[in-house]
Amino acid sequence: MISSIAELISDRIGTMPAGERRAAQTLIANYPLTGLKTVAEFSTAAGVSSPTILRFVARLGFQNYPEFQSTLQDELAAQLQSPASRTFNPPSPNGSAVSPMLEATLDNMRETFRHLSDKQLADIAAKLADRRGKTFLIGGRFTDPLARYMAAHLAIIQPNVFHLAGQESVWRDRLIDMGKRDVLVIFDIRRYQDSLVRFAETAHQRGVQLVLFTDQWLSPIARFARHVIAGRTAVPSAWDSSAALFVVAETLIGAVTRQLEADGAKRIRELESLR
Amino acid sequence: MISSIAELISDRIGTMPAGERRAAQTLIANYPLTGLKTVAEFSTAAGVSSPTILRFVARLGFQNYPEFQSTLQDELAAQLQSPASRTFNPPSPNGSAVSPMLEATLDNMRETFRHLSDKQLADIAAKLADRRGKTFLIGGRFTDPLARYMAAHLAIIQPNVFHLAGQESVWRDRLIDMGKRDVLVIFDIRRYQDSLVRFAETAHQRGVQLVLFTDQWLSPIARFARHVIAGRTAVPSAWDSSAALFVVAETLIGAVTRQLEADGAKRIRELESLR
DNA sequence: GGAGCGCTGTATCGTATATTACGTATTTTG
DNA sequence: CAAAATACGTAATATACGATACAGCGCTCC
Repeated sequence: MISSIAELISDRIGTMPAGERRAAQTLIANYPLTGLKTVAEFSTAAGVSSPTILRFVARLGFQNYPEFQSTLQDELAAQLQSPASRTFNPPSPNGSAVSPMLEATLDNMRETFRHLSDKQLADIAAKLADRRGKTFLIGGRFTDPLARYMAAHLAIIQPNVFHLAGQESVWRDRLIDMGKRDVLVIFDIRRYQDSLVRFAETAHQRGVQLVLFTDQWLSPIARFARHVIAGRTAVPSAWDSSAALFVVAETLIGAVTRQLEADGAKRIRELESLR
Repeated sequence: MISSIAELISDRIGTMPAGERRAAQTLIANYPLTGLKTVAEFSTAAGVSSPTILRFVARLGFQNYPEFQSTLQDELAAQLQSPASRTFNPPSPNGSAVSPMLEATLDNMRETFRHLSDKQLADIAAKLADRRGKTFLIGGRFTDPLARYMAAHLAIIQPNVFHLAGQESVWRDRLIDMGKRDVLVIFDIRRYQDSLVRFAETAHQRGVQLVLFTDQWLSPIARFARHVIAGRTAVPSAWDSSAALFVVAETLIGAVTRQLEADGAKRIRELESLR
């Protein structure tokens, strides 16, 4: 059963020609506001002409544009009156395949954060924000993108942030640069990579502080790590999910940024003037 | 400080004549929907004449009715984009600083998937699993790790998956290899990168099918894209969050894998024997 | 490679909408 | 109680909005 225009659109979006599909996508992207504007505004927002918009609403089964708009308004009215209905996802009618995936992921995140105290995060953030040493980041086969993501942000708000990429021999050579004041952030989930474990161990012996992102079964690197973040990874898929770790990473990025702002770092002020 | 029209009204409602007061009360009663309708509808709803409505909005300080309406729409847009603010957060038990970040992220995911039908995801998955063409992936400054993450998985279950890295000139040269049967997956969130837009446009002209991961404000690439995934990115942080897009990516990876399993691809069987 | 079809944009038209002018009713004040 | 000022609605007008006809273009299918 189709109850909202949004559903109606996503139901038929596959059968639409290119122009109308653009209209559909722009409407969905910030639903339902674009639909409440005039045809002209809608059309420029979607990058198509006004007749295309009208053909689009006609395809959805409306006689004219005003009828389409008032339907949207009725929907909006119903939403605004019952806040609860919004929070609650209507259980997907067709027993979909994506819903369990999403639910599992959300559960993973809640679980992950439940076992993660503010103090832990604050400690790690403080360590990462402490600019007396360098920060290195590295990840495994599937998690290296997370290391990159974190490095991309941290490198902006502070100097001396390095992502270790390429072949093992390349980053092994970087060990020379690492010492007691430095931090090494490692991402390692099953199946744990020997090369990473060896690398972590050597770094640990040199006095480098290790921050480990791993799964709930804990990479062997946990033995050497100063801080361990254990994320839930189980989802109904052939692959493990790194989403929980990703969110922790984002949270840390935010915390470090705030920390540096609080420290009044000149770099941050300069950064803000650029934004 | 007066931030919303509702406040503005309740501030001045005392000084209004009877007719305009009725207009004000009608608007407040089911705010802000009545204000989005036409002057005529507004007037009948309030039981007054249209000029009274116009005098009412003029008294609020607006030059004309459309200006009043667009202000209301902007307000509504701000509300709808941050579901967290509406839903009345249960005060987190430990009054933590990470909680708002997590809550916002969870909201973003629910909201993102709410606008994403199974059908859409299935279509994209089918396209990605269709092995008659090649798959290219690329991302922007902060989102390229997502492209890498997806590429790392897809490249295992099927051949001809390429992540485009390095300098712009490098991937521009790869355009030669791209044609009608190929798919280009692009990640682009604010601030949208010109280089990516140009690249997408050229690829589109060559007949390449574009799958775009973007934010709710839609990258300009949406004009050329066959499929658009609009993820919510707003979090209480100095940075935008890509977590919702990350989860969509993982969901897609899972869907493609399942699809290929269903197709009985030899590669998958071999893969499973290796696991 | 050619013919047909479908999609899209430009230009135009009719109409509904916001706006303004004006007259009447109602309240207020001396 | 009278007179003036304010408020409100009716009616006319101009604007801008939605709708439509038509032509050009690309695409698909013989």
